[in-house]
Amino acid sequence: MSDLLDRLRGRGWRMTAQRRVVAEVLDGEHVHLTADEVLERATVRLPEISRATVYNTLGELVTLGEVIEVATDGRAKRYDPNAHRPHHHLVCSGCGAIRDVHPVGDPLADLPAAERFGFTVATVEVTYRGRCPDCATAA
Amino acid sequence: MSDLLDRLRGRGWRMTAQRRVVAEVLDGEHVHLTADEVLERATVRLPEISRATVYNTLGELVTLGEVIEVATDGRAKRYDPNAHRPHHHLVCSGCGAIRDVHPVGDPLADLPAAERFGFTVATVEVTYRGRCPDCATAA
DNA sequence: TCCTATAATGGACTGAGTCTAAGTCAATAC
DNA sequence: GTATTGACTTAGACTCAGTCCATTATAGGA
Repeated sequence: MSDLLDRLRGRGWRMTAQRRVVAEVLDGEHVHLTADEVLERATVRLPEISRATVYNTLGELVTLGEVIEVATDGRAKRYDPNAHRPHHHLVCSGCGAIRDVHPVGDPLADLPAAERFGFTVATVEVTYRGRCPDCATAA
Repeated sequence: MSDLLDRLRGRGWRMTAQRRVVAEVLDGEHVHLTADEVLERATVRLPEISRATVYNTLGELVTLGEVIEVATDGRAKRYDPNAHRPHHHLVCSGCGAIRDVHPVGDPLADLPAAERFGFTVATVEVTYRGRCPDCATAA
């Protein structure tokens, strides 16, 4: 369960109470939290933690590749701790809920060289949009 | 060139100077402008146009399906007037530039029913990320 | 234990976008 | 052509997510 903390320590991360709490919050619940939700949960364990620290720590985790940032169109970014299993996202346009999905096929291979405009293409994100069962009926 | 205006009129759009200018700005340059860039260009033709009107009008054009909103991760949304030819986007992680691309294959078909979690899936967005020639060398 | 670079704090600040209340005007009816 | 009216526009205040910065605290090595 503290695989994440071990990995971070192994990379020379200076381990502070704040960083530990943020990492634990992400590692503990495998859902997609916003920065504010992370702050909220972190505050329960460490009441004096500041918003800036949460943002800094999330940013570092993203840079280290331990966490993926998921931008959901207007709403706040969400942070996905499941960075080590490649996947894409299914987003509810009603409530913003996110599920991890694993489509077959490789969209990177589907982009012909002629369509790359000289870019060095590094990643693809596939976002499926629709309505979750709750929002579909509520519509 | 005023196909767009005709279509809008045909749908019962009340044609005001502001809406015409916004529609013309989008229709005129087939690039992906931010709301502020649209405002800037619209202001040249109609100095008293307000920010709120630009946002309202862009929102209506999106609702009508004449324009696509492209969220680019932290930066301001961009508006893509090329809504009638299905396509995806290639985004430069350096400068935010966007190109339209047309990958082969249909990612909607690549999402197995078992991975849909009861969602009614409506659309897929594929976003390729990389560095444009300028930003690749500048890095 | 001490030292110092690294991290945390909190509050001000920014940028993008939304909201609101009052004023304006396009399109229809007469 | 004029009156009417509900849709549209305006300016500016407001919100929300996120960043910045000067100051203070502390982890981890010497």
